[in-house]
Amino acid sequence: MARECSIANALEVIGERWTLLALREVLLGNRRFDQIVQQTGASRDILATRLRKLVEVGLLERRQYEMHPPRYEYHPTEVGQSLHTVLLTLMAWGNDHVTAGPPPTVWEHSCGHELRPQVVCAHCRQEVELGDSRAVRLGGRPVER
Amino acid sequence: MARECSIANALEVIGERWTLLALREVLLGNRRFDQIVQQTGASRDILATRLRKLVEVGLLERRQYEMHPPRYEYHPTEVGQSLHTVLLTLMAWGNDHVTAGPPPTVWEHSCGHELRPQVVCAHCRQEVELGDSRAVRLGGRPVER
DNA sequence: CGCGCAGGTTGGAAAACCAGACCCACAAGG
DNA sequence: CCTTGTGGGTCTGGTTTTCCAACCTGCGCG
Repeated sequence: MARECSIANALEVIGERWTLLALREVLLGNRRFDQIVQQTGASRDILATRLRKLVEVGLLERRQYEMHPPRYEYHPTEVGQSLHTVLLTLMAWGNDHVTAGPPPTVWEHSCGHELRPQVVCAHCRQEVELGDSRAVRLGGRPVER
Repeated sequence: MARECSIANALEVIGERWTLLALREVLLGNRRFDQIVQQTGASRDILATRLRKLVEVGLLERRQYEMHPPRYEYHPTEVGQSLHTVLLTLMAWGNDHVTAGPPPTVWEHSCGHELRPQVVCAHCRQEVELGDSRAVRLGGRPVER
């Protein structure tokens, strides 16, 4: 029925409430359950469920860092790390159009400057805007014009 | 309690289920209620609620395109159009890490080539990766090191 | 008149979410 | 030995969302 689409597919994995915020914390280096609970504001049971799912789908790895008593940390896998760009893009949009006042979070790039993320066409390296893009294939089928 | 953060703020606006898919349809040019219902697969009541909220927060505009009988279309505002980059980034991530097989949706850029969206640092124009980025300010406070 | 269509609204059942209490294993302090 | 504290959760009961299907409304059409 619904359109076949990678946005929908992605949301199956990371679209539930709190999932992206949990990932944000892990990518920031907060790897422990209680830290993630605190910084996200999610309730503990929901967070436990989300983390389990993220481990299942391979975005996080649950590592035991202490045997007695058993203690665990969540580490991002490579696929988990690749979500960084999605989070940055979302953050940039939030900074520009939702958050009032200055950006609460600021990143620095290894080039030495403040990181302002920009989405560009990999070919011509121009910034992408809706008006410059055209869908040529949708749900696996060519777009007739 | 929770960390002050534009990702969280953004998700307040577009983080609910079906919201992003509804926006995807509108940005693709499907502006009518029934089309959006069909293509997203959301139930009608939820979609009505989502669209109302999107109009309220200024991402969509509800335009009457016929007086008798009254008929409406949803158009993206400028802010709504600016979400295109977020959706593209999410789509790219889904293509790479979730969707099995070839990308269901393909875009072309005005430069004439297939649009593969990339996130770069606005200053040095290098592709951004987690390892090259460092948070220097979090929740409004400097990161001590 | 009866039908169809766009754009919703309504009601009831199912699923998700929430706060807070509880649990378990162990360590440290008294 | 007994108490307290900590990390990493689970359990409970109640509230809120979401889902599905059916219904409603205004009007054009045959």
